[in-house]
Amino acid sequence: MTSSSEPSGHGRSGLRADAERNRQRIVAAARDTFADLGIEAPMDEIARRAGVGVGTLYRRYPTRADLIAAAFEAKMTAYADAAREALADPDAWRGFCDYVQRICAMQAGDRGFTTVLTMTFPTARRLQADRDRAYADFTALVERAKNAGRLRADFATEDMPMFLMANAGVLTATADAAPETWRRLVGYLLQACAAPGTEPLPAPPTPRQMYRALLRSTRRQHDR
Amino acid sequence: MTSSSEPSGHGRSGLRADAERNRQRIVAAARDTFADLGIEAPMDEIARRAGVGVGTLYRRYPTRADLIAAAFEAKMTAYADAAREALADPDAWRGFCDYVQRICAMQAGDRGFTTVLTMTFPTARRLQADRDRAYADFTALVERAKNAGRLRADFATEDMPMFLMANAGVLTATADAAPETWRRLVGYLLQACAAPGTEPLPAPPTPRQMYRALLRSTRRQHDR
DNA sequence: CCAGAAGTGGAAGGTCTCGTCCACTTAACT
DNA sequence: AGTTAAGTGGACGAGACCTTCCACTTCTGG
Repeated sequence: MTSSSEPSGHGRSGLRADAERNRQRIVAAARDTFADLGIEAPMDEIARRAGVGVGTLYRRYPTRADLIAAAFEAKMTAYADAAREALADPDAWRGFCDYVQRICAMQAGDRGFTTVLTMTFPTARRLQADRDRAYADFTALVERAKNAGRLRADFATEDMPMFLMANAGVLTATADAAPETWRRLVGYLLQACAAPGTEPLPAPPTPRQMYRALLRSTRRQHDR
Repeated sequence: MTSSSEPSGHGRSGLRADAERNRQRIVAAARDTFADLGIEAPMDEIARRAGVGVGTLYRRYPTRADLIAAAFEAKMTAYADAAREALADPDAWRGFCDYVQRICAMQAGDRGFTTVLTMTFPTARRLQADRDRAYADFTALVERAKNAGRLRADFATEDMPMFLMANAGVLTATADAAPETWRRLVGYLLQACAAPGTEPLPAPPTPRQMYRALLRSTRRQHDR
């Protein structure tokens, strides 16, 4: 079956040239549409923007999660890179603060990404790999800032996803009417992170709990 | 036609006894359903839980906003009362902190209320009245805590709805897997509110902007 | 230029929710 | 008990979205 005389040879992607072109248009359209409408944007709308039929879209990306993974791959890489870059800052505290602000800013610019960052897709290996990388570097970032005596000792790694969830709430509510509000939230949060922790904080979720929270399905966002 | 001999007389509500009974069952069912599923819960589900037909539900509450107003009237009153009670605390700072925690706890217990608190319904006069009352008392609470030198001077009234939006984000994401997480967020926020403000904060939204943000419609989450 | 594999689009069937409409039931007053 | 206005329920048509399927089109290698 896999004889050497297949008429196929195609490009590296294994797709026919026109199909590969369509695939790229689909991913581009998905990026735009998710950014505008969030990751629950209608598939029809994405197909329309890409100038292809829905059938084509489904053939290439059978599930929404597949499409999301493809659409946010680049951004997730940038997300993971940000932690690495923050570690390069000689000032531990500034590195930490810049990192938090930068990630929150990434959320602010893209409705879809806002959600993707506070969510895990069991199917999307690529995204998960970047997430893991970001996690590892972030842990180092946190340790370093604590050792420098600038980050409160009881800061937990799980606080970062919590911040992102909080930021997501503010962004969802204010995106249209007061799109800069998130900056102020982040300002409060960072100041609260500064050592010394004045008061004890309620316990953070366990890593396992937070993982399960991130796994919550794509279902109708709030409620249901 | 409005002759004195109308067969009607009915109860104070102007409804026939059986109709009034049904109305109450509808409101009760709406409270439960909104708490479980959020304010976008299907009308059919509410009717089913109330044990009435959808027709009956629509006759009494023609729009979702009408039903929401009826369902959350009591809670909104409690919400407004909380500010008044916080003012009764002789300790200005403790009053402030207890208030914020209490309101956030109210959000935590009810998916629908979480949304209602960060949203305004132009149609719902009753809710708006309580919201206004809460606002006035909260303003006093803030002033008092600032004068006591315990609340940072640059705290803005608009920060409270912002906190509620942030809390809503955390609640939405963690409700199932880590339902206590919100407490930690509130812990961070309150510590950041304590005087002296270490650093300047990004500007808060203007009251007008925040008002418009609260007005965002009930529509499909991310508009369209 | 041709044959056939690869790819395409959009119609069609399914699910879900909304909100209306009206033939039927029931409470309330005499 | 009878009359009648008030009230009821749920079937129904509309609309949004999902997902599959297949007759038709297009690319590619020979």
